[in-house]
Amino acid sequence: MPPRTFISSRFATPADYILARDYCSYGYFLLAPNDWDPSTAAFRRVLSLASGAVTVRVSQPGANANIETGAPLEIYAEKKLNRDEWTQVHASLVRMLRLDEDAAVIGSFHKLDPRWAVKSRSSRSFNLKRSKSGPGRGRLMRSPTFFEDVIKTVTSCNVTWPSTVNMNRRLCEALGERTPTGGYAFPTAEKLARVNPATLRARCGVGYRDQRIVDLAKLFRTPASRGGIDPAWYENPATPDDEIYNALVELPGIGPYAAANIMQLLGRYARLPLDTESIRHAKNVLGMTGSDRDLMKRLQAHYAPFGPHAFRSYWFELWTFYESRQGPAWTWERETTAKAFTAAALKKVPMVDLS
DNA sequence: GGTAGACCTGGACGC
DNA sequence: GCGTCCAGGTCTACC
Repeated sequence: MPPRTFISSRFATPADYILARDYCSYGYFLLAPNDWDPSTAAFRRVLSLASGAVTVRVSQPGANANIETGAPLEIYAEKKLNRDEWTQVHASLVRMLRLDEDAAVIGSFHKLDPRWAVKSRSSRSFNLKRSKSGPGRGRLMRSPTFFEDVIKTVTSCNVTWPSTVNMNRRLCEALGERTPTGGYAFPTAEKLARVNPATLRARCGVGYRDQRIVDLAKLFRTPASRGGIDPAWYENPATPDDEIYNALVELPGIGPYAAANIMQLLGRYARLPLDTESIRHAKNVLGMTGSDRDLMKRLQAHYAPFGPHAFRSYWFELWTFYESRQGPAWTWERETTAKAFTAAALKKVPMVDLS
């Protein structure tokens, strides 16, 4: 029997918003404590509020594939929340779903790269007719906090995707606050800063990342005046890109790839987090040849015309390729899909024609 | 500034 | 079922 729930007032969404498409737009939607249910096109997750952890379920009744967009979200919580708590839930969802991203900025992206605008030719060529692709994709899912985005990025470095899935599940189960109905939150910086690295390694399978994760958590608990991390400085649009990048690569466990990835999670899309997947994409999809170093340079040049939207152009190409192999992302199951994204599986994919 | 090797986990493969 | 190989980005030592 499902737990008793309370419905909130509905949350408005931007006119172009489709939950199934825009929530399932980045791999983190498959990582705990995020829990997407393809059968109902809704997701559950435990949010850490000031008063404690609470499970919410988010759906978008009325949104129709390729037809109706911008329907309001319906939010259910497992317990009754007061106004302040609902405000915190709303703020978390706005960040996760990028509901506050300026439509004009997304419009400027579509002007630079019309492939992702309404009824684009490329959308059809990728056989997305059955997907909830809808008019103009541009928003990318992320975490409710900057801290979670940073730790998730560290767990995705130098590891295959199934291991990243396991690490995040075990982090939540071992160290996340538990709700009365058995859900787990993502561990807070306070919690991770107090964990012994050896314990983290043994219980969560994070390997050599143990010390780096604990050090990062401690930095999030340290005031900026004493050399700690100030999330507001990173989230501030007025902070220059170069300053953020230079600060990120100084952090433990954060190199060029992780820094560029965290920057796109901050809504700064000019830099490309290039990795071995990028090399595969360059060869299999873009038809490029040459050494890995050459391909990295050619990829940078290839996406340079998209300027401040370079990552979006790159990512939607990559994501659409994945959907061409596995079906629309909103149909993916977390556990069964994970193995489809191993390097071995993707290497078996033949050359793809993007024209 | 560039490069080689270590770091750790889990999937793939051979026996 | 077991052992071995390999993929993956960051860090450090070294040239």
